[in-house]
Amino acid sequence: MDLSSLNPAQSRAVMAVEGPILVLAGAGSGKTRVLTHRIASLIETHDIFPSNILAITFTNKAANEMRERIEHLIGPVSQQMWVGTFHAICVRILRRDGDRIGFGNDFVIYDTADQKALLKVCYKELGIDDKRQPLKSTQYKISNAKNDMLTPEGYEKEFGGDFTERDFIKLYKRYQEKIKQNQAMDFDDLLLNTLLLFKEAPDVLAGYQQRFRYIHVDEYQDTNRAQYLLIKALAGKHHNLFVVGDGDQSIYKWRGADIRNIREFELDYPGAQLIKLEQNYRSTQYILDLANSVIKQNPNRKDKVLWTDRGKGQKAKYYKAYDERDEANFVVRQIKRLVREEGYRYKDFAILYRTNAQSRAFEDLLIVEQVAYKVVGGLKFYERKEIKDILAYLKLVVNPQDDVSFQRVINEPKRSIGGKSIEKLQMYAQERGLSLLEACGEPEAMALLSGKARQGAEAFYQIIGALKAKVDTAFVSTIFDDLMAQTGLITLYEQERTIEADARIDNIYEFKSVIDAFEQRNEAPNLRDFLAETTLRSDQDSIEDTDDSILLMTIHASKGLEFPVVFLVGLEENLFPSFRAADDPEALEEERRLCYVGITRAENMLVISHAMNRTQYGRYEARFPSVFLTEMDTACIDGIDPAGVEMPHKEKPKQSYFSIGKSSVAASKLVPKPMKPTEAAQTGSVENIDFVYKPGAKVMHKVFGSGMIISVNGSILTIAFDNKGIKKLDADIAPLKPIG
DNA sequence: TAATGTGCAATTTTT
DNA sequence: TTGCACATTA
Repeated sequence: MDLSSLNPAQSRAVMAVEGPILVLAGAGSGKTRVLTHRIASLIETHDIFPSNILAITFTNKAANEMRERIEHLIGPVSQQMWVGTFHAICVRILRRDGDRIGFGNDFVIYDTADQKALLKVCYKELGIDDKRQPLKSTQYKISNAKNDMLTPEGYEKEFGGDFTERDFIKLYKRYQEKIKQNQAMDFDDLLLNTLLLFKEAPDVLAGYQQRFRYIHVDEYQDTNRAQYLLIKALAGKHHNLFVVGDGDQSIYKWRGADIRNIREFELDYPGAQLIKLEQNYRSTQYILDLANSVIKQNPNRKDKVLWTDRGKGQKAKYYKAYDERDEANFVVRQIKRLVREEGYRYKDFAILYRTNAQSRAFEDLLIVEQVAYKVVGGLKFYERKEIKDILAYLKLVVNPQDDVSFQRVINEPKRSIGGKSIEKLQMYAQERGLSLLEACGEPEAMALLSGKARQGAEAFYQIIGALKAKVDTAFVSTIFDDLMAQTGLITLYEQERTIEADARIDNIYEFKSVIDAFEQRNEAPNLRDFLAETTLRSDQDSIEDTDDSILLMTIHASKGLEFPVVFLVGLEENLFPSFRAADDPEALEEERRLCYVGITRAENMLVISHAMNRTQYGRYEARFPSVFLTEMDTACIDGIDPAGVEMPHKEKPKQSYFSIGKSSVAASKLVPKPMKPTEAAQTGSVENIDFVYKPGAKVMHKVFGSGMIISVNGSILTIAFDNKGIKKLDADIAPLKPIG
C-alpha cells in the first residue's frame, strides 16, 4: 500500500487498524481519501477479507464514489464489501432476515409523500381534525419517535399520561398498523425495524457482528440516535469502528442528527484513538481564516484550525446590494467578467443561499442574460407527479397490498373513480381483510360500483394483473413500456399540448433512461430492487459537472462539494441566520456551522453579499446585515466597511416596517434604520424614505390602480381610486407605491 | 366527477 | 409572491 501521497495525520489514520478510531476531518482535509486508503490497506496489507468490511455513508453519491475509489485502488475484489447508505444497508439486511420479525421481503418503501397520504387516511378514519393536530407535525413527531427507537407502544408508555398526546398516539398507532398492512416501510422504519430485528433475533445480529469485523462510518456527526444504535450494535463484538466526521459541519439537527454522537465518541468507546485532520487541500488561507473566524464563535466545539500550504490567495469580496435584484445583478456581472477576463468556465461557479426561494432573482436574470445554469433541489425529479404516478403503478405491481399507491393511481388517468367509489371499495376490503387492489378482483365488490367506475376499476385491475404476471421474467424496461401502452399516460399528456405536459413527457422519457441505466448496471435487475434504489435516491446523487452551467443551490445541498468560485449570498438577519434561530442559541450555532460549510466550499475565491431590501412573501422589506458578517475577520475581506455593517438594535422590531416602494437613496448609503411609515409621515424627515403618505399624494395600488390619498389616520389611509372608488387601506400591508 | 375559486402559510430535506 | 389544501360550482 502506497501511503506516500498522504500527510502524517492521514497516514496515522490509515494505519490505525484495530479498535475504535475517531477521525475529526475538517472541511476539505481529504477524509474520503483517508477512508478509501484505509479500507484498501485493510485488504491489501492486513489481509482482511473484503466481505468483513462495512462502509456506511449518508448519500448514494458518497457510497458510489467510495466504492469506485476503492476499486480503483485494489480492483474488483472490493465488490465483496458492503458499501452503502444507512438506509440501503438496512434494506439489504431486512430483505435477508426481516422474516424473523414478520416482514416479507417484497416490502416497498414509502417516501414522505406516501407517508403523508397514508397519514391522511388515518386522520380520516380516526376523525381527527388536522387543524388541531397538524399533519406536518404528526409526520415530524413520528419520525422523531422512530429515530429515538420509540414504537407506538413505547411512546404510549412514556407519554401516554399526557392527554395532549392522545390524538398523536392514536395516529401513530394507526399509521404503524396500516403501513405494516400495506407491506411498506418508511425511511425511518428501515432503521427502526433493523434495530428491532437485532433485538428480537440476537443470532441474526451475531451473524452480522461476526461478518462486519471492520466498520466505517462517514459523516458521523450527522447520525441520529437510531443510526448510532445500529452502529453500536454492529460494532458490539469486534469494536473495530472507524468513524469520520466534523462537528463543525453538523447541519442536520432538525433531521434528528445528534451532535453528541461525535462529541462523546470517546466516552462511548473507551480507548478510542483521536486523529485530527487539519490540513486543508481545497481552499486558500484567506478563505480558511475567514471560515475559522466565524466557526470559533461557537462554544463547546472541539478546537480545530484549518490551514493550507496553498498560499494566502485572495481576500473574499464583499458586496452590499440595494435589493435582491441588485444582488443578482452584481453576481451575474462578476461571473461574466471572470469568464471573460480570467478564463473561468461557468461550471466553476456556485451561488449558495439559505432558502430555495432565493434562487428566483438569480434565475430571472440568468434567463435574460442567457447564461446556462442549473438549480439543485427544489422539486425533485422523483417527486414530480408523473414520476410518482409511474412509481406507484410499479409498486403496486410488486406489492398488491399497497393501498397508498392504489389510491394514488386508481384514477390516474381518469377512470371516473372518485371519493365515493373508493369509499365503497374500502368498506368492502376492510370487512374481508383485503387490499383495495384485491377488492377490484372480486365481482361482488365491483357490483357495488356504478357503471363507469366499475369499468374503470376492472380495467385497472387487468392492467396491474397483466404486469404482475410478467414481473419475474420480463425486464423492468419491458414492464415500463407495457405500463405506458396500457395506461396511455404518455399519449394523454401528448394530447394536452401544453408546456407543462411536454415537460412531463420529457421527464417520463428521462425516467425510462434511469431504468435502462439500472439494467445495465445490474447483473440480475429486478423491479423490486429498482424501486428501492429509486426511492432511496436523492437529487444530490445526480449532480453532474458535465455541462458548463452555473450551479445554484442551498448551502445544505452544497455540503461535500467544492467550487473554484463561491458566491455566498443573502447574509441577512432573519434569512441567514434564519428567523427561526432568533431566540434559540443552539439553532444559531447550527446556522453558524452552515455558514462555515458555505465558506469552506470555495477553492480560490469567495464572494459574500447581502441586500438592504428584499422582497419576501410579496412584501418589500428593509433588511439588516447578518450577525455572521460582524463575526468575520475583516482582514480576510476586501471591500467590507465594518462601520457599514450596522447591527440590529437589541429590541429590534419583529418585522420590518418598510412597505413603501423603492427609495431613491443610493445603494451605498448606510443600512436603513427601521421606521414605521406612519412615523415617517409624522416626522417627514427620514432620508431613506423619499415618499411620505399625506393627503393629496398620488399612489399606485397593485389591484386598484392609481388614486389619491384623501386622509391619513395612523397607518390607515383613505384613498380615492380613479376607477375603484374610495377605500381604506393599511399602509403597512397594502401593496402601495407612490407615483409622481 | 371534474373544474374552478379562495384562504392561508411560508427554512434547510443526506434517506 | 407562490403553492397548497379545501370548498364550491358546473
